[in-house]
Amino acid sequence: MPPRSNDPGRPQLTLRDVAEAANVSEMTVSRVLRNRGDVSQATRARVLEAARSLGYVPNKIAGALASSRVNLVGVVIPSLSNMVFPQVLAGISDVLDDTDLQPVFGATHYKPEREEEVIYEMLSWRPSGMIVAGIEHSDASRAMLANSGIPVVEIMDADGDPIDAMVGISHRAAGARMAREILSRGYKRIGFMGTKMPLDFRARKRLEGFESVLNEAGIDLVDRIFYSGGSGLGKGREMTQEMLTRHKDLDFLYYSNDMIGAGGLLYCLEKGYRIPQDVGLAGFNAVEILDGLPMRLATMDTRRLEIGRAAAQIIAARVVGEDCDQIITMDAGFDPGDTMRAPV
Amino acid sequence: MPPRSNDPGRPQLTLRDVAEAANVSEMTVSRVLRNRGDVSQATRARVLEAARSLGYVPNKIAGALASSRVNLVGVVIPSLSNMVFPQVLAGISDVLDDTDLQPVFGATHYKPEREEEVIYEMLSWRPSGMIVAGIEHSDASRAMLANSGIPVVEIMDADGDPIDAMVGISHRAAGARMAREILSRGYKRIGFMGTKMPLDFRARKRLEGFESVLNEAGIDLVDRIFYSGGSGLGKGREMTQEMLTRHKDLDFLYYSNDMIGAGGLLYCLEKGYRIPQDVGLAGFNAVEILDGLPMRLATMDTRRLEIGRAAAQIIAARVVGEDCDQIITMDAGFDPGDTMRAPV
DNA sequence: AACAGTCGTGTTACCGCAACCAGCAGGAGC
DNA sequence: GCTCCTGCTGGTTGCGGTAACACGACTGTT
Repeated sequence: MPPRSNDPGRPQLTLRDVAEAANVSEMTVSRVLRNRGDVSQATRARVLEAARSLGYVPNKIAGALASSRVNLVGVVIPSLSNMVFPQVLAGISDVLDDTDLQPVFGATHYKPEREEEVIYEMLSWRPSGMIVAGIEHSDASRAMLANSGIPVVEIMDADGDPIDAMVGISHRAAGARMAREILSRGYKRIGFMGTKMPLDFRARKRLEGFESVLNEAGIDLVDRIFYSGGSGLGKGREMTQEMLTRHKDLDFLYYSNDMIGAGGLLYCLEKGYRIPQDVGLAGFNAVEILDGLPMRLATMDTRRLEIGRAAAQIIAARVVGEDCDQIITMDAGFDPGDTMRAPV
Repeated sequence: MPPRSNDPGRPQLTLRDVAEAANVSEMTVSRVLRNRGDVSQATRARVLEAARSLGYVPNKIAGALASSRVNLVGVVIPSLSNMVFPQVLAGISDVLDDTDLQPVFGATHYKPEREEEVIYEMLSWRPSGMIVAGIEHSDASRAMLANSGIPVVEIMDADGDPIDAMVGISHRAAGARMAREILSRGYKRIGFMGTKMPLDFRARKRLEGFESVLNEAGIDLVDRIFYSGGSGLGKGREMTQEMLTRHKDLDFLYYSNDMIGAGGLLYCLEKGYRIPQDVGLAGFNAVEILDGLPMRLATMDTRRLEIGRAAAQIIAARVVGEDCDQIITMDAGFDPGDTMRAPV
C-alpha cells in the first residue's frame, strides 16, 4: 500500500524525536543540524547519526516562523515556454546556488491580475527578496512589493522608474538601434511582424523605438502583422507569406523575435529571395539554439543570462546588508548576422 | 530611500494589527480571510476593509505551521532549458490552477546528488505532494520520498517500479517502435546521434529499445556520435556532417531529439541529399516550435502536456483523499513526417 | 417558561523550531 | 583560594497563525 496524504500512520518526525534518540536536548539537535554554535564532536556525531537513521527532514516552516528568516527568493516571470525566460532563470540560479538562497518561480502568462495573485502568494511566504520581470505592474502589485520590506529587483527592462532596484536593457533603445542599423544599410520598405502586444510591454517599447527612428527619417512601416499564441517557425512562415503577398516590394522584414524570424528566413530562402540583397531580415533575442540555420539571422542579444545574474547578485548582497548598485542598464548587443547587407 | 531587507522600519503586519483596526478578535480576521466559518456580513466587510487599507498579506508560514496544511506541490525536473520540461510544467500548472495547490519547481541538472538536495529542500517545506521526473533516483532520494507520507508521482518514464504513483511513456518501447518503423521502410544502414547519456536514463532506454529491435533483425548501428551541452540546430549540423563524412553509405539518421534532428535535416537539405529516398531522418519529442521546417521531421510525441496534467490530477485527487489510478502508461505517438519513405 | 438549535464571536492551547539566557564544568590567571 | 572566562548544554519563551471549544444572544418549539 502506497503512502497516502491523509494517512496519519507515520506522525511527522520532529526535533524532539531526534533529540530523544540521541539523548540530547532539542536545542542541541537544532544547533547540530544548522551548524551553528558550539557542539562537541562527540555529540555532533551522535546527533547526525540519529537524524540520519530516523530519516529526519527538518521542518523549515517551523524554523522560518521561529527565526523569521526564509531563504526563498520569489521570481515572477511571464512564461516558461518563451525560451528567453529559462535563460534568465539560469542566470539567477547560477548565482543563488552559491548562497543559501533558493529561487521560487511563478508565471503570470502576461496577465496583470495573474501577476498580482502570484506576487501576493509569494509574499505570503515572506521571501528574502523578489525578482520581477518587467516594470509595468498594477498599482496593487507595486504597493505590495513596495511595502514588503524586502529587496525587489525588476528585470529585463530599463525604460521606467523601478520600485526598488532594476536590471535590464532599454527596449526602446534596442528598437531604435535596430532601426538605425537597417536604415544605414539602405533598406527602406520595411514590414513588421510580431506578437499582439496589448500586454507585452517590452515588445511594444521596441516597436515604438523602432518606429520613432523610422519616422525621424521620414519613413513609415509599410505594414505590420500581429499574431497571438506561441512563437514557432510555422508562425513566422505564415506571416511572412502573408506579408510578402500583400507587398511585393518590401526590402526588409523585422520580426519581434528570433523564432518567427527564423521561420520567415526559411520561407524566404525556399522562395528564392536573395538575402540580404533583395530582402533583409532581423529578429530579436539571440536565441542560441537557432545557431545552425542556413544563414545567421540578424538579431539583438538581450543579455538574459547576465540580467539574471545581476539581479540575483543584488538580492544576495542586500540580504546580507551589503550596498550595491540599484540600477543597472545593459546594452543590447547588435549582431548583423548574414541577413543584412553591409552599411552603405 | 528604497526599503532594505534588514530595515526594521516597518514591523511586519500581523492578524493582530488587522484585528485591532477592525475591532474584532484575531480569530475573526482569520476566518474572514480564509472564508471559513460564519462571520456576519457587517464584520466581514469591516475586516476586509481593514486588511485592504493596511495592505495586510497573510503569513502562510504561520498558517501552515498551525494547520499543518501546505498548498505547495514540489516539482523536480532535470532542466528548464530543455524545452520538453516547460511543457510538462504547463500541464501541471493547467490542472493545479483549478485547485488551491501551487507548484514549486526545482532543477537537478541531471545530477543525482543535486536531485537529492532539491528533494530534501522541498520536503523540508512539507508540501502536499511531489512530482519527480524519472524513475531512477538515489537510495536516499527514494527513501525520503517514500517516508514523506505525501503523494509522490514519478513522471515521464514507465520502465521501472515507482515509489508510489507513476505517469509516463515507456522509452524503451518508444525506441523499439521507431526502430521497427525505420526497418519496415527498408532503411538498413543507420547512424545514431544523441546526448552523452551517463545520466539521461530515458535517452539511454530509448537507444536500448532501438538497438534491441535492430539486433533482432540482425542489424547493427553503423555508428553513433554523442555530444554534451545544450541541444541546438548547430549541434545537429556538426554531428551530421561528421557522421556523413565517416560513412558515405548511411541511409538513415536517428537523433535523440528533434532539435539536433532539425539541424541535421537542414544540413542534408543543403547538401542536396534526397530525403527521404536517399536518407531518412527521425528525431524524438515532437517539439512544436519546429513545425515550419522545410520538411516535417519524423518524430515521436512524448505526450508531455498530458503527462503533466495526469500527474497533477493524481496529486490533486490524493490530497483530498480520493482514489485514482496510480500507474498510467501512455503510448508515445509516432509521426513519420516527411523524412521517412512509405513502408515497403 | 424551559429547552435546544442556530449564529457570530472570543478564548485557549498548541504547531515545530530558534533566540535568548541560564547553568555547569574545567582551566587559566592572580 | 577565588574570580573569570570559555566550551558546551539545556530550559523557557514566543514567532503568527489555526483548531477546537466555549460562550452569549437570539431564534423557534413544545
